[in-house]
Amino acid sequence: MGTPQRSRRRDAGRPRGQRVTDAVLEATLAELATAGLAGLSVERVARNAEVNKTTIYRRWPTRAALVAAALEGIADAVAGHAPDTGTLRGDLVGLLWRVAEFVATPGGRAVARAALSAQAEADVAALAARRLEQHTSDAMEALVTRAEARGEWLHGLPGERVIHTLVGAILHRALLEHAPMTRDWLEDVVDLVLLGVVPRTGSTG
Amino acid sequence: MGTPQRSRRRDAGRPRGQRVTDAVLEATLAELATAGLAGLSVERVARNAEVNKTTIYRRWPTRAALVAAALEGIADAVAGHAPDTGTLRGDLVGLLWRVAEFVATPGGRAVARAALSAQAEADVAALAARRLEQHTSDAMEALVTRAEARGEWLHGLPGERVIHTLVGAILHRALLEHAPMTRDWLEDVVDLVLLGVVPRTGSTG
Amino acid sequence: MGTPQRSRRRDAGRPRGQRVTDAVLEATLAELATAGLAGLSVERVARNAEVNKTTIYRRWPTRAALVAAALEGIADAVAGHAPDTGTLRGDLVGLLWRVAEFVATPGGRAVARAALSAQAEADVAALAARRLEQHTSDAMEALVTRAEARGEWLHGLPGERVIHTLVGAILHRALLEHAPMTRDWLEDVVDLVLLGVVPRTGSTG
Amino acid sequence: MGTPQRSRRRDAGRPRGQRVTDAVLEATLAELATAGLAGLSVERVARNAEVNKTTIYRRWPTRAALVAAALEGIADAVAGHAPDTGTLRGDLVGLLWRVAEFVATPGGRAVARAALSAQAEADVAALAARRLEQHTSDAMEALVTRAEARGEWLHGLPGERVIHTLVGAILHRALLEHAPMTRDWLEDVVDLVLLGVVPRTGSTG
DNA sequence: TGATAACCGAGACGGTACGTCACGTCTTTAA
DNA sequence: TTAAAGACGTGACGTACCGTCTCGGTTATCA
Repeated sequence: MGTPQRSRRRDAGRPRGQRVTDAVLEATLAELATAGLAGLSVERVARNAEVNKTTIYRRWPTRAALVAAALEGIADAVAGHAPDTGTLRGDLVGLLWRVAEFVATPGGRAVARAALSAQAEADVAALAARRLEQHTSDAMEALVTRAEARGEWLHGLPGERVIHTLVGAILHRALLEHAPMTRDWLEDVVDLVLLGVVPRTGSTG
Repeated sequence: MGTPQRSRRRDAGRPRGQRVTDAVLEATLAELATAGLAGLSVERVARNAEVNKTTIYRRWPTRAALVAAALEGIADAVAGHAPDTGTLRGDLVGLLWRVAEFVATPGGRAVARAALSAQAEADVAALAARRLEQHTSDAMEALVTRAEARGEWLHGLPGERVIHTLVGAILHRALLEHAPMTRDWLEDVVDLVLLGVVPRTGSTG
Repeated sequence: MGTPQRSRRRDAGRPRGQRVTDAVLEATLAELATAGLAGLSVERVARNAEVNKTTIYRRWPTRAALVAAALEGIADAVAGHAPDTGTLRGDLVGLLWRVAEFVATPGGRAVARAALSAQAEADVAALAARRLEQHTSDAMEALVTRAEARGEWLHGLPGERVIHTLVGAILHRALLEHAPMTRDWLEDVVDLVLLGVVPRTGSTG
Repeated sequence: MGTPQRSRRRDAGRPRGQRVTDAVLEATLAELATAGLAGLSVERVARNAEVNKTTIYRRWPTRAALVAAALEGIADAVAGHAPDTGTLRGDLVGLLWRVAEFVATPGGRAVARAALSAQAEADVAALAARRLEQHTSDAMEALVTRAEARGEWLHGLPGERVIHTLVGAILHRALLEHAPMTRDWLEDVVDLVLLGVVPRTGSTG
């Protein structure tokens, strides 16, 4: 009783303002879309967010942390479980369309680029990208199970390989070809991977 | 006329040393592999090449030009026409294996990243990447023609779509999964795209 | 009157703790001796005193106020009336020795420096220094009266001029020469000012 | 012959502009007079001199170096040998008047303050002050020799002690009393030290 | 025995300045 | 003309204090 508690209360002190968080993360996303991951300057973010540079450093100690936080919310946009459409094709298109749409937005492109240029493991925005990857994998698992039950899935074929190939195709289109992301294109690619290049002798003429 | 000519001779003055070119481009590649495209500092390149900063700027006015020049030679490594193996599968694996091997090298990874993170069109190393793309497309054309003749190619299927999908898969593996680039994996992916996900009822058991 | 008084009670509420005052002023003195007046950081004082920065600002609104408070006590050390030794020389040495000793301590040096570098009138520790000055002047007055009675004081010579000259000599030694402050040195200087540079023809050979 | 010289030529490269030197040192002096040694901000100096902060740091690596350079020229103002006036009194007044005038100027005050608050030996502007001290000592030596020849100098009395005492008096007046520096006052102090406090029995009645 | 009021610790926040690094341009000497 | 060397303006880096501002919890005194 005589000794004062002196315990570090977590909730002590002036609480962090929401305004700062919002303004900074928004400005960060804008910067990412404009100047890219490289070329993102904390100083400029601070200016645009009308927030002090020191304040940013207080909350997000490294540039990586800042970018990760900014992409956090964005990445959640893709989440949300893919519905069962009754066919493998429908399921795949449904799942991938979200990804495709996401990558087509400036923010999404930023995430993708950040992830792809991430130098070291677990760096920068790779975390946000990894979360996206995780979600996609989960959705894929259910999808494969259903497809196998319907006999639409080649026995032993890993779902990962399929989804990685398709996501790769999307990235190629978005970041290399700079071509528009249409539903038609996506369905064509899905068809390609589902049915293959080599003609099916028994089925189509 | 007693006065000397004073014509603008192109070859007048001290000639550009080869030593400088070599040292600079080598140092640039080293930097690319070490620090990545972002994080490449001309100042450091100059120091490592034991060449003056100003000299670099004289020859390659922008960072993009420097990087492009450094990657120039590298990209040619992938070139060289793909031989006719007699099967579509063999042709495709042969063509893609070069790409896969290339992307697996530090220099190749640098090209890939540079291309993917290229902000504006025709920037940075996108040029080098585009050349790679061009070469691949040419090779692909011949390949498709042969395959069609053998009935191995689905009528009307664009070769581009196939190659883009497969290159996308390679990039995904190299830059996102950080997984090793094995021949086995490549063949599996080629098989996937050739035969498709959905089992062939009539043919294989 | 049914309504309660609602008078502002001055003495209500939790009283200011002595612990804080002591710890802060002590830490301030330590800082002054270590880092000097410039270079004194409230933040560091707070850390060393294990007291919150805000608490310091609440009590001493400006840095000047803090320093002044810290030096308050110290300056009193010099006070205490100088005894009558029977000779002008003895009186002067007695009076100045306190000053000399004081200036030789870290705290005293801090006061002196603070006073000398005081930018504006009545700033920083100038107050503390002024108090010291005041005390010295008072002591001097009595001393001069006694000396005049004994015929030891040149008629019309202001005591101030003498004491200022001697204190100046002390400061010069302490702050510029960084030489040790010995009793012998002090007596020599007093002798100098008492007897002068020019030899006395009639008296000593 | 085959190996290039690669010697570091001192004179190579763009020479340092005079404009920068002048503007910076002038602005530094202004800052010193305004804000004092503490409170001198390189950033502000750069702004006022319309010169870049980095440029300042390139030339004067530390704040101390900058201040020292700025005071360099100023300190020379006091230099110049003191003429032989024929009397000890005249010589002393002549020598000290320069010092007094110097300390009375804003720049001189800055030097004095800087020297007095110099924390460590050989720091900041202590160098400039030391040069001043050196000059004064030299001048003093000649003065004492002459005075001794005329029988005006107490045998065995160190010139240093006299000059330090008188300079101490000047500093006291300039920095503590904030009193004006008049010729009359200076002569009175010199008289005090020359003739002493104790009346001369033989001479005055 | 509560209400009331001040004290105090904790931390957020907008500022200013720090000293360093790299940028790309410019100016000068030597080869 | 090329090359080496370096000056210079510019912009950003990440850190340290400044002084002000909310908070929440404590500790006295007074009704």
